[in-house]
Amino acid sequence: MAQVIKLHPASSLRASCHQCSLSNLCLPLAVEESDLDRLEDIIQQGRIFSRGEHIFQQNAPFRSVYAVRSGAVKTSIITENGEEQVTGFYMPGELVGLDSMSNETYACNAKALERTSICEFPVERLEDLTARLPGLQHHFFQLMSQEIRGSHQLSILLSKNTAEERIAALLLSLSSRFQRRRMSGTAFSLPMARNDIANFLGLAVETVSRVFTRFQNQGVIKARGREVELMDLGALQMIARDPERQSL
Amino acid sequence: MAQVIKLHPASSLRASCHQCSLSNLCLPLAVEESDLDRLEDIIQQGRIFSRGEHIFQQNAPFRSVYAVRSGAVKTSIITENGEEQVTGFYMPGELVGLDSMSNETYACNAKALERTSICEFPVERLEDLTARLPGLQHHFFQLMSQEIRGSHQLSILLSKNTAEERIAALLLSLSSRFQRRRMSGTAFSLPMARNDIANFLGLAVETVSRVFTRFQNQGVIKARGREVELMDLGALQMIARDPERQSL
DNA sequence: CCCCGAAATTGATGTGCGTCAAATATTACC
DNA sequence: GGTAATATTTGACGCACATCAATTTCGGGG
Repeated sequence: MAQVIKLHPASSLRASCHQCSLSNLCLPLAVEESDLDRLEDIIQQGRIFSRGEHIFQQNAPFRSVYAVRSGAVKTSIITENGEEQVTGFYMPGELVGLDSMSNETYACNAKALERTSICEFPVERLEDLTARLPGLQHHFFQLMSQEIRGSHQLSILLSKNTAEERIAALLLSLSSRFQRRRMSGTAFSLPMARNDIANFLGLAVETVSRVFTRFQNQGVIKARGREVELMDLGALQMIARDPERQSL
Repeated sequence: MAQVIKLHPASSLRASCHQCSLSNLCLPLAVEESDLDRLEDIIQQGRIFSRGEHIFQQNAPFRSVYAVRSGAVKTSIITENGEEQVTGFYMPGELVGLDSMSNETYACNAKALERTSICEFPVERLEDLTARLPGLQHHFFQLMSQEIRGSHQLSILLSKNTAEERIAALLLSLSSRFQRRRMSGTAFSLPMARNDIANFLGLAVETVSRVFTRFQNQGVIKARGREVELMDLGALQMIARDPERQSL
C-alpha cells in the first residue's frame, strides 16, 4: 500500500515536462502536446531546495510562480506585529505564488519543509505564453480560482469549526493529496511541525497535541511524531464534516 | 463631508464603460481607450437587482462574473450541514464570481443587499478577449491574485484576532472602500445586517452587538442601527492592528 | 398610524481553547 | 555519539466568546 517513490535519482535532474509524472496535475488537460515544448522553454526545472531554505521571501521582487515537484512547501506571512501566520502547505503538483501576481513583490514567504524540488515559471514570459495559448490561460484562471475557493473553505473552517474538526479536515486534505500522487492516503509522514499545523489552523500547539492524542485514544489515528496512520477514515470524515455529531 | 450621490437616475440605465465613474476601479489602467469598445461589446451593463434578489446561486451553471456598479452584494456558501457562511461583501467597482472560474457551476450565492446595479461579463467571451488583450489578461490575473490575498488576510483575521479586532478591521475596510468612491469614509450606512457581519467574522450576533456598544461607549464610533460614524479612525486602527494594545 | 415579525440589544451562565508551567522526547550539531 | 537546543506532550487554570433567554427597537405593509 504505502509505496514510497524515490523522487530524486540525481540532484541535477533536468527531466522535461513530458516525462514529469505530475504534469497532469500541474498542467491538467490544458496544454496540447505540441504546446508543452513552448512551456518547457520558459520553465526552469527541478531546482533542489533543502529543508528550511526559502524559495522566495516576502517583499522580494516578484518574478515567478513555482510548482512543487517533490517535497513540500510552507507559505507564511509576517504580520505587522512581527508574528508569522502560515497561509498554506503545498504538495507536489501544486503551484506556489499565485497570491503575488497582483504585486511587484511577493506577498508571502515560501519555505521548503523538507528536501524539495521546484520548477520555476517566470511570470513575464508566462503571461506572453498564456496570451497565445488559450488553453493555458484558461488553466491559470482555473488554478487561481481554485486557490480562492480553497482559501474561502479555510476561512469557514477557521471561523466555524472546533479544534477537532479543523485537524480532522487537515488530515483528510493531506490524505487525499498524498493519494493523488499514488502514495498511501492512510499512512504518511507529516511534512510540517505541530507548530505549523497549529499556526495554520489558528490553534495553540498544545491544543493540536491534545487532539492528536485524543484521536489516538479513540482509535481514529495512530501517530508517533510526524508519522501518522489514519485508522478510520470514515470517523475522520464524520468529525470533519458534522459540527453536531453525537458519538465519540 | 458625507455627500450622498444619487446613483440611479433611471433604472434602464445603459451608460457605457467610458462614462462609468468606476471604470478605473473595475478596469484600472489595464485597458486602452481603444480596447474599451471591445470590452463594452461583451458586457451587459447596469441591470438592476432589488434588495434580497440573487445575482446568481450556488451550483447554477457558471456563465459570468459580475461587477458591482452601485449598491452592495453579499456572497455566501451553503455548507453540507445546510448552514450559511458569508464569504464576502462586494462594493461598487468590485468583481463578484472569480472564485467560480474553475468550475462548471457557481461556488457560492451572490445576493443584493440593497438596490444594486450590476454589469455582467460573460466568461467565455471574456476569455477570448483577454487572450487578445494582454493588458486585460494581466488585469484579471491581478484581480484574482488580490482576491486570494484578501482571503488570506481574512483567514488571519479569523484565526488570530479578537472580536474587537475583527470588527474594527471590517469597519476600516468599509471606510476605505467608501472613500474610494468619493463618499465619506467616516460616516456611512452599513449595507449588511449585524447577522451578516457576525457570520462573516465568525462571531455570534450578540458579540457583534456588544462590541458595537462598547466602541460607542469608548467614543470610537457612533452607531444607530445601520448608520455608523467613525469618530476616531486612529483608535480603530490601533485596535485592528495591535493584538497587544494596552489602553482601552 | 398602528401593528406584527424580524433585527438588535442586553444580561446571565457555561465551556472550549489559550496561556502558563514543567516534564519528556526528538533532532541537530560538533 | 553525546549533548545542547528544539519540539512535543501533559496538566492546571482562566478568559473570551458562545449560548440561552428576555426585552426593546426597527421596518414595512395594510
